[in-house]
Amino acid sequence: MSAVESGAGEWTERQRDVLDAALRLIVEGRPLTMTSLASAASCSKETIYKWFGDRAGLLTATVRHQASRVRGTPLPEGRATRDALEASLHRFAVEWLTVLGGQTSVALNRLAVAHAGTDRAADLGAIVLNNGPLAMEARLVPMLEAGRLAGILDFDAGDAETAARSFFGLVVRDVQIRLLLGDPLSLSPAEIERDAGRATRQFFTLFAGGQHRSTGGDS
Amino acid sequence: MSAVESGAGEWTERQRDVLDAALRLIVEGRPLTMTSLASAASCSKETIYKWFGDRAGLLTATVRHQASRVRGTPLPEGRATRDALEASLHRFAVEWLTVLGGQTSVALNRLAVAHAGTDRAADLGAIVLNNGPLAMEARLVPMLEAGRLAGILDFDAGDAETAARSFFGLVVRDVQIRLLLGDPLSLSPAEIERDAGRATRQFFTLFAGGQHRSTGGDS
DNA sequence: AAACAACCGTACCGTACGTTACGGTACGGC
DNA sequence: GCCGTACCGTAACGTACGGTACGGTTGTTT
Repeated sequence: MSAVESGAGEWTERQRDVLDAALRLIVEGRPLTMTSLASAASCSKETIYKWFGDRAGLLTATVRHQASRVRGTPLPEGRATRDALEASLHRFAVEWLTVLGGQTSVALNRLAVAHAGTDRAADLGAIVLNNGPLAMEARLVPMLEAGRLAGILDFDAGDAETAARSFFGLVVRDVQIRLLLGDPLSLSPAEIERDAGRATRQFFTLFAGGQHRSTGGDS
Repeated sequence: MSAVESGAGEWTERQRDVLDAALRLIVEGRPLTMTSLASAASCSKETIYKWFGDRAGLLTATVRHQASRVRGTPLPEGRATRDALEASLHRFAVEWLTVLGGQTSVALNRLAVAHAGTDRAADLGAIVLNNGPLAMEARLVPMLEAGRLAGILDFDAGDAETAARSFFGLVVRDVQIRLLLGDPLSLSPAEIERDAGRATRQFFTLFAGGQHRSTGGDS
């Protein structure tokens, strides 16, 4: 409880080293115990407890630490044209699939999913959620809304979130859950490129302006 | 090692009671320890070990036990018409979202995801995978292929799996991962019905025969 | 009735791990 | 030189839990 407690502040370089070591243990599948972390980071357990309080605090700090550097590349906010929007969506999909397929994402999502079922204290699930699907939506919605206002996309006002979630589905499909369940999925850059292209094309088929009725209606 | 060992066989009614008790513990978020299970199921730990070998065996038996009764409703294999196929896909989507949103599915997927990261012995991930996304695909592909042969759907031969996974994405979107991460998503029957309808309509927009070029090509 | 099997309940063992305590070292301030 | 602070390394404590052993009860067979 020196400089930061649980919220926004940053960590010392040395503290960040320890968090990176914890991350490395998680990603490499080795058990993350206080002893193993102390050994891996060449620090003492007492120090870890002093810095992070307890194991839950350590885990949240680790997840936050990783989340703090996954901010995607800022999207170019130029004049919206069909080609520019398509390129942005494509790049977005590539970036997203690349992140999802990475060892770090898989490991952290596993950790968060596991703890979402048991613990009540450490809200790892909420952290990952906010830096995962919800962050993607938050970045996507303004793009789609701009596309709608420019007449490139066609969906009802206020349905940008729905469209964003459909795009998510077209991009991710069953890839993430299969990876989390241990499916040895490959996801080479070439495949990611191809899948991103397919998803983007499908998205424009669904939501391109002026080609068909809105898909947001009820049955 | 009386009647069954680890593979296909069934369990005694009493044994199934124990597995159900284990399932109940998992679903209700209470810790599943051998002692707690013995207490909850009113049986002795020694009996549990005799029946299921060890904890890993118990978990796999539990997951298998649940998986053995989630077989979806058999799809009507009549003459393929556009309306019949749409109705089948719609029903499929409703069923799938209902299962995914259930406490049991969330709890078991969490368990399997957690173990996919650590254990090497118990392949819970593989079991859930085979009874989850892969089972859905296996049921979906013949339907889509029949639709393609009847001229209702349009995708390249052999791309039924790709189409099925796109359908999966349109139906599930980010719902499953958000649920697994603890997002308090509601998923009322009305919402499921609406989402299934939207996904089915979107799928036909993408893959209806003779309306546009195939979307399966490369860039 | 005796023998046996299946099972329950519980005491017990070994170990892994979170957490704490403590001795030892390096360093800046006075 | 001395004190306080920060840290390392490690021993020690308490607990939870997987796994085992054993006595007691019930039901079945001979």
